Amino acid sequence: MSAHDTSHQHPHDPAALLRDHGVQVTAQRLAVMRAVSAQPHVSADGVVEMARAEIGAISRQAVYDSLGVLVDKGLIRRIQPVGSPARFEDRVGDNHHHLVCRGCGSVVDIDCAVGAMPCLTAADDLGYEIDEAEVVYWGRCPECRALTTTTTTESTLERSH
Amino acid sequence: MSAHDTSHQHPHDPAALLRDHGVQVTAQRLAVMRAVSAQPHVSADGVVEMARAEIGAISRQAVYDSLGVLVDKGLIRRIQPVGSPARFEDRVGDNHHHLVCRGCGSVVDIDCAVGAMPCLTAADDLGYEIDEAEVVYWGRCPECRALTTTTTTESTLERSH
DNA sequence: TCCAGATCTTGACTCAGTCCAGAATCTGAC
DNA sequence: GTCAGATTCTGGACTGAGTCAAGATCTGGA
Repeated sequence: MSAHDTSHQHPHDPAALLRDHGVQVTAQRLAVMRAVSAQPHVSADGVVEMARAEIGAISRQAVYDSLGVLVDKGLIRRIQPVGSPARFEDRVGDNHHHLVCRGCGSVVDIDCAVGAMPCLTAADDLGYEIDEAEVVYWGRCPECRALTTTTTTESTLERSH
Repeated sequence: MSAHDTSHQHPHDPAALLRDHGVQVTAQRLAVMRAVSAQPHVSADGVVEMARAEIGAISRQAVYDSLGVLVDKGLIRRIQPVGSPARFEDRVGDNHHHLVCRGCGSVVDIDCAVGAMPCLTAADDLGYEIDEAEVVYWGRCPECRALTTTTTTESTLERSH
């Protein structure tokens, strides 16, 4: 699944990956895995659409169930930036972060400088046992920046008439 | 609202605060502000309950509308850890972070070492204009740690019989 | 080939929000 | 103090994104 993970005998064989993790191999689960690999940060609804396009009928419940099992086994990762439905990606194990566009909602990966969790130290852990520092960068992508700058410029021009 | 903000003539008068921000003063909005001040990281539903206990009838829509206006004006802050409904707090302006318990869902504030946004620099900004690095620490609170350690120990003892 | 247990299908349901028409309230001008 | 207009509130309907559950179907070990 992950390009970094070469410990499995058949790292590129999804069925073998499932068996190695004690998960039954079904057509639905394989279709879900292919959908997540094809489109990083895909939503559950997106997985449904892609799986249906590929294998015909598949229930939403099977997609949700498959995603759940794959996440539980660490084969895929579930993220959920604020204001977004859950999203799934097959890049696992490197604790990378995400950068989300406030305009169009696009999500891109950002390497973690540390790599291991938790990659940041809280000023005061208040007795908590911290196991993860989730970082999400927010901003605007190049396309949305260009759009905003252009419309802002036009708007400013209009006002200055 | 915020203990750090002393620029307003009546920093402790919610009605004055609203007027200073060009927001109409209504009984519903004042009740919402008091609820958020009384219980940091309160959910919208929690605000509804507290406001109803205090001023009697108030619609859910009015609570949602009031929260929205207060967030827009920067008078309160909206956060939403994964798996949680939106939560609101009146501590604004210092870019503090949050620490969430995976067990009970409790949320506590963590000071930001930097203070200003964005407080972290992405390894590669990919042409994005980044304006915030949202950090959420995840772990288990002292109570949940004690509970898990105890049950784990008991469970281990049972197995070793 | 059989069959127990796992998984899928289908539709109902829940939660946490949003939408909207009409009623009520707030505010500032007079 | 009054009142018109703008804003906000009420109450209920609706939505998106998930979860629940009974019965049907499929997987994989024997």
